[in-house]
Amino acid sequence: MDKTQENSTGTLGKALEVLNIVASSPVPLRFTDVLKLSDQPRGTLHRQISNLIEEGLLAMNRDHSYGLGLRLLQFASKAWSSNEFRTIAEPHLQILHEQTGETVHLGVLRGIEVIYLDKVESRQSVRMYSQIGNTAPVYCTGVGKAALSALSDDELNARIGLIEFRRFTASTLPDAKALLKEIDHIRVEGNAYDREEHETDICCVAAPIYSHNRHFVAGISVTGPAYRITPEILTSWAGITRAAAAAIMANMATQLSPRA
Amino acid sequence: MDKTQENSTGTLGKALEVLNIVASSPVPLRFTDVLKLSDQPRGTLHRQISNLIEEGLLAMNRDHSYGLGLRLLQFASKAWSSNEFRTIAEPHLQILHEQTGETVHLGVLRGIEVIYLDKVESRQSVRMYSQIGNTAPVYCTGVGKAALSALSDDELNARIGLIEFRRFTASTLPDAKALLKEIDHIRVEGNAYDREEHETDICCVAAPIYSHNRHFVAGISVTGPAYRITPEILTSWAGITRAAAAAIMANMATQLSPRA
DNA sequence: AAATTGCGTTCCAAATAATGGAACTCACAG
DNA sequence: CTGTGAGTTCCATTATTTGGAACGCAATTT
Repeated sequence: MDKTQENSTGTLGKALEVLNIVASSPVPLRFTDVLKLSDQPRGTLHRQISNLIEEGLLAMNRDHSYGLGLRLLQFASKAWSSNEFRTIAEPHLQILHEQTGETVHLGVLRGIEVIYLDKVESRQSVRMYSQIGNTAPVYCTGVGKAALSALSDDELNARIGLIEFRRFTASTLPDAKALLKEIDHIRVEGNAYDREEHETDICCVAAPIYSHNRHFVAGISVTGPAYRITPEILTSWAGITRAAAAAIMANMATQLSPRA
Repeated sequence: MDKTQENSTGTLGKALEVLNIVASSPVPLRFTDVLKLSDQPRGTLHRQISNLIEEGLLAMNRDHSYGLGLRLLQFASKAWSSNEFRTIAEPHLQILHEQTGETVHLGVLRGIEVIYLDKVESRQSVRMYSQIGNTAPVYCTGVGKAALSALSDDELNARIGLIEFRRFTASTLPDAKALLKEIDHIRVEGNAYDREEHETDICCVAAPIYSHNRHFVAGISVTGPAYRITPEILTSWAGITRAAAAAIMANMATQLSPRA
């Protein structure tokens, strides 16, 4: 009776934990590898994996290592194409892209991560799945900081408390204090910036998107290479980025949720 | 003790059944709608849904209808980018696209469906998730028929027995007999064709890809609009499509699975 | 060749989590 | 204000999951 906030989703939660272990590993894991990373006994883990494989969520490679199953793609395809928020935002991303000529991202806040829901770019050089569905830390992305700025102070503090700050580049915000200070700025200005805080040579300007009660917060951003996008250019896009966010929120109010 | 091949994945299977009900519906479902489609009592279903929501696999909209959760995107992103087969095939898709100038698809067989794993096209007009992860019936797609042709007769017959033939266009194969006949052709020729059998004005030429033991079968195809791609042009791509499939299989043999 | 080690797999009594009927709440309609 | 329908909560019963131990099989070591 001490296990600090036990998992309340029972069997499902345990299954997903296994899935997560496989998903999080950069290198394919074999049975014993998963066993070491989970804290489940062998028999149990074996049955869990068998079930996941039978359901198509996990796949066993020929060398007995595991990978994520194709059924996940099937679900995700549906999740993406039927997502109301994304559908509403889509034309606005397109417009913002035409206005700037740079890559536009749409991301939503989930815990202390940003999940990228969509992107629009001209040269489709990078493959799409390489971004959509990807997650990034809140504290070093434009979309993430914009989203945080839309939260109530209570929510904000609760989430920031969970962040483990890691330095990605020289300009990554180092701690909660720096992040809170920046969020104050964002709340006043209405825009968040990422100035090479996550990846060197990548900068962006972002604006928050939120529902009336702020249970749902997201962000939109325009991203480009730092050598081409000077701080001045970035600042000059702040207005249209906010405008895109505002337009999306206006559409949400009319098109989403008859009630609530 | 009569329930015809009971689900053996226990709780997980039940959870995924709920997820599937939500995923399969063209229109958002509310609690009672799901209740009617599942055969679970209210209390049980409610808890299952709660768990799925807590895990991020399901999301509740503000009008109490359900949609698939964003965590699925996260998993799918990983599943896609780390998929060995897709990685191996990718450069060959690219080459085939450059040779033909048309859209190239990669799909794998799962049961009696094809799951599209990747595509390459020039005008990135259609959004990517609109294809990748999508499924289509085996019997009316080039990739599907190519994949079937690689199966052993036993496997083939078992799967064809499960198909419910539905007419999509005037040229959709109407029944198992027609499909088996076509597969005989494909086995001889080495190529499958889809001549507007799934969608009007869309045709393609495909070739099968399979592992040594044929436990894994897939296909690659070149697709284009019928008004531009005459049957002669399509036929002229048969060779390079087979060549691409052969190249992928050669790479699989060397790069995949040290053992087995 | 025999013994050992590591890995994946199977089994079953005990522990635990899921079940499902009934009851409760709230919002809206008659 | 009563009735209906939708969503939610509760808890004794029931069914599933658990996890320790043992098995089979290769590859490696003695």
